[in-house]
Amino acid sequence: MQTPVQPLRSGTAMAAKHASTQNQLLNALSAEVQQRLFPHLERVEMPLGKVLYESGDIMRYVYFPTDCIVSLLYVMENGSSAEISVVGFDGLIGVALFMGGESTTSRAIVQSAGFAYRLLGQRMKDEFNRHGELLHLMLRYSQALITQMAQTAVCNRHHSIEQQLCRWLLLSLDRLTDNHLVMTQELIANMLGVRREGVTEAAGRLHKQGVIDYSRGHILVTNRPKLERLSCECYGVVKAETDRLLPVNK
Amino acid sequence: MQTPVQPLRSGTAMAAKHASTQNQLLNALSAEVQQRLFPHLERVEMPLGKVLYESGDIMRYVYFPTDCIVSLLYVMENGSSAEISVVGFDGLIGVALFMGGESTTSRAIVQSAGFAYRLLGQRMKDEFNRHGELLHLMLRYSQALITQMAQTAVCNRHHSIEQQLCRWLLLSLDRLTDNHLVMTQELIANMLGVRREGVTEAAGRLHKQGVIDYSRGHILVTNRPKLERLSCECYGVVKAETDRLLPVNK
DNA sequence: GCTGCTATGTGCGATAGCGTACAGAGTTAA
DNA sequence: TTAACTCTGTACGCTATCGCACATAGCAGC
Repeated sequence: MQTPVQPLRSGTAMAAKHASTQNQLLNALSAEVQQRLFPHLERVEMPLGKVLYESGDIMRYVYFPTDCIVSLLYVMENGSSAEISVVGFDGLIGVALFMGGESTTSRAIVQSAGFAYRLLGQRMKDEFNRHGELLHLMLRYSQALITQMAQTAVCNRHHSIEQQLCRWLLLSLDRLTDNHLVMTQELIANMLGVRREGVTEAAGRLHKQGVIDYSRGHILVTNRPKLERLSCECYGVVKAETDRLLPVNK
Repeated sequence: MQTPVQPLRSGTAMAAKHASTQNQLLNALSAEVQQRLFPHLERVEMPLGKVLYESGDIMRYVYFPTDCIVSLLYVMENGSSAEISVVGFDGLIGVALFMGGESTTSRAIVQSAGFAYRLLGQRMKDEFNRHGELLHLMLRYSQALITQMAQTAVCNRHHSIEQQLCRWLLLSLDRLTDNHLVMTQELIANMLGVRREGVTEAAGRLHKQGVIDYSRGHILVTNRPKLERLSCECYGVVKAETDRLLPVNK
């Protein structure tokens, strides 16, 4: 029924903005800070499903994704879950390390495989104490993250599964170099905190409208402008605020 | 039909922990920082419904509530709204000032009248640049705020109006000196992002179960332990994490 | 006391999403 | 080729919540 999905297509305009193995936060730092920090960065593999930290875990490292996507997921007592925010090459995992809590109530789990740079939390704090530049950047990123969480709360309250699926696809797409996602409907349902069947129906409608193709764990966005029109305002709000707080200028 | 509500009853154990006209964040600062900061604090009245800042407004001041409660509210394009978090004597309004964004996508509105201390944003930044103590405290508070937002997202996704009402009442109660709220069901509905009728029905059930009394804009919690049992896990998660991040030790 | 306003109570049909069950289609392994 | 498994499609009844309409009750001002 579905059109077969071709693996890896050419990059989009947005994705082209970043060097493919780089992280935007790291890129935004001055050469001076980069020189101090980069020797301590360690490139690590991020396989699909890997849990970077569990709720309550003491964090040792912060992770700067390059081509992977990590979800912050809250898992309820009964096992149901809800995604709180998404992080890719635009951000980092582990704000609690410099916020002072050292742990959070959520789980960080790799949603799209790839690589990241990791940095010992202590190294980051050392740099904070010596110079303010890194800290200021981290704070601006934290505010972008807060905006995303707030909008997730709003979206969960007011929008349909289809709208939320559109938002979710767009947020993921922005963090990939092409318009192809490796992701089952079951996993999307876990992220959105809804039934798998609800995602199936919404995806079916999007396919009928010529917005996406998909097949067994692969989703291809074929009409992004239409996807943006079908999404609720939440995607736009998060995107605009993130761009404002963290302009990509390097 | 409802039992008449008596105004202002004696304080609860939790409320007794803080000096009645004080803010916990300000209290937690060392005498040295307090001496530098307090001369710049200005006590201001916070009438019900006052908007401290609108979405996108450049903030000039941060506000440290003493006996008032302020909601961070997101207002959608169509006018619907959803509360993102609640701030009382345990926190401050305006984290975006030191996060670097200078504005947020949400509105800050006084939900329960009282007073607050306000501080010119620049004064706070000056103190940040000179010494780290205030900054570190603000960061811990920011993490608590993030936890509350994340839990709001989860609660919006998974829990019934009645459970959310319980959570909301508990969060408000913790920020007051007694078990009496001045608040219409209409306003609560705006905060929760649901219909007023839904709140009416949930409140009616809580009354039948002997948990609250209410009448025309007044709510009295008569059985707090039961209210906590009827609430979802979200209240407990936020409370535990806030206590962990910001222990009240002064 | 009357009038008008605001807050709350209630009913009813519509709908989105849930829980469950099961069928079919594609993929992998034997 | 066959078998086992995973992913997706579909149906059905159920429930919570919505949108709307309207009734009633408490309070404020005249």
